[in-house]
Amino acid sequence: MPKSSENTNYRILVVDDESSISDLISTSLRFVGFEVRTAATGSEALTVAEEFKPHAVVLDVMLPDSDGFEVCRQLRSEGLNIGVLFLTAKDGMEDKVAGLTIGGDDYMTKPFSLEELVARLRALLRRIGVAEINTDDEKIRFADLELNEATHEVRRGGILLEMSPTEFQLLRYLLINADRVVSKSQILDHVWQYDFRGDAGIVETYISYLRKKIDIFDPPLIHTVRGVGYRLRLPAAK
Amino acid sequence: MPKSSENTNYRILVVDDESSISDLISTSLRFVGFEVRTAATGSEALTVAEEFKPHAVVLDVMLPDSDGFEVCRQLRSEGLNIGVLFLTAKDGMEDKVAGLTIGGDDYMTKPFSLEELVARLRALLRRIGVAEINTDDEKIRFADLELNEATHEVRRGGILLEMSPTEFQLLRYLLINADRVVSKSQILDHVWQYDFRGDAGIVETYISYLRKKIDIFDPPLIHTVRGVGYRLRLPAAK
DNA sequence: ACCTTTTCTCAGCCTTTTCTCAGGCCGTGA
DNA sequence: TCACGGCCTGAGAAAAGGCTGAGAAAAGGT
Repeated sequence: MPKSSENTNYRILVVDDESSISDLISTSLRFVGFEVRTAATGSEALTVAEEFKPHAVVLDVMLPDSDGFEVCRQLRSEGLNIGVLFLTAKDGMEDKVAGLTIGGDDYMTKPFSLEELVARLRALLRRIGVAEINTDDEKIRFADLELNEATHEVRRGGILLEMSPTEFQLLRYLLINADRVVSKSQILDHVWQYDFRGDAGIVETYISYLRKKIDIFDPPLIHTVRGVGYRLRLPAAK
Repeated sequence: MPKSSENTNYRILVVDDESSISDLISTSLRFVGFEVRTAATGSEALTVAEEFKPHAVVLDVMLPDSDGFEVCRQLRSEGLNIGVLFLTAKDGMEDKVAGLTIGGDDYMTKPFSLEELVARLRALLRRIGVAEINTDDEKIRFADLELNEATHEVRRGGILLEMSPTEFQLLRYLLINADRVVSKSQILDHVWQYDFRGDAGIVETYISYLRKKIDIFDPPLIHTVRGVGYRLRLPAAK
């Protein structure tokens, strides 16, 4: 996954007490070009936030010393225009969290896919107006392919194509990495939930699904790079 | 939820001693484009108001040092043309409040839905004449659907449709976000009262109710985006 | 206090989606 | 040209998501 320069200069604070999770997240975010700091507790989060001045916070609801809501409140009360992306286990707390996703905020239940995390974080930054620079109207394009995040529509040559949620995410991942080879395990890591224990063969299945939808048109855009992965490209660019 | 620039330049003072509530409110209001300050007590409210010069005040009736009415009186005695939206617990005080909401003022009982809060605040600003600029004729339209905020009427193709309060609010939320996908939890956060702890399945039920009222006409406007949410759209957009 | 409307829960049913698997195809290197 | 490993894809089972009717509970009106 490329460091897209568009994310540069956005500072994200990741707050989670499980280091495996916060490492996973921060590595991903750094890789797509964000500047990242982490904190393991609520009080640490507040301290770090004060000097780091993040644009957004990825915040686990369950923290050793306090809960995410409280941390969020305190961050806000410091007058910072901060977006918050809550993380919560799928344990019924979801409903409670839901009530706090007003404004530009959002939440995701664990486990999630990294691709979705990044997508939501970008959407969040866009919504809270930090990412004014990023005026791409929530559409990603490649050749005559167009993916619209706001309407969740995918078109090729203007023709609307139906996509299941996973197909949509896979396509988005390919589009973001257009012209670049992405391996099956990269895809698995980003599009599927991080605790997916199944076979990487599922990627082949979904690539096949995608081809049946977008590559029945000419020219084909999804190309297999044998032994390496897949690549979205125009034949001319060969 | 779009940040509508139309609210820009309106200053709102939120007065409530429960920080969770005032955070909730101020986050929402900021997000829809208001400039917001908060105060936790009556005296703080007066101090802040003096220099902040808000166009309207969202005012909890129950305050630690005095009551909302007193604060309101003092604000008015300073000659400010301020609209007041009282907040009150559902405890019988409602009647008393009702009697005191003279002029353009209004009141709501806690808990309320954020969508309604914003709607009432806009109506209030309109009434007290601060928001002259905002001459959007209090109607939201999409295709042959028309929702009138002032009269609380909904029409499709000119035909009047009966709506329960929740149905009305849900439809308004969908209309405001016409053509964009809104998730069930977003809907829940904005249309339902902020303390709603029930299942998101209720949204499905109400979507079903709405469909039976507005989508018995052709073409259907409410579309399900499986795994994501709902979207108001014309089939022509296909 | 009674009746009506509205809100909310729940369960059954149906559709779509996800995932696994296996047989066959194809490119590559020997 | 053969054999092997990687890749493709159809079939189908299992799971998830979503729709709606029925009815209980709560709110509202008279």
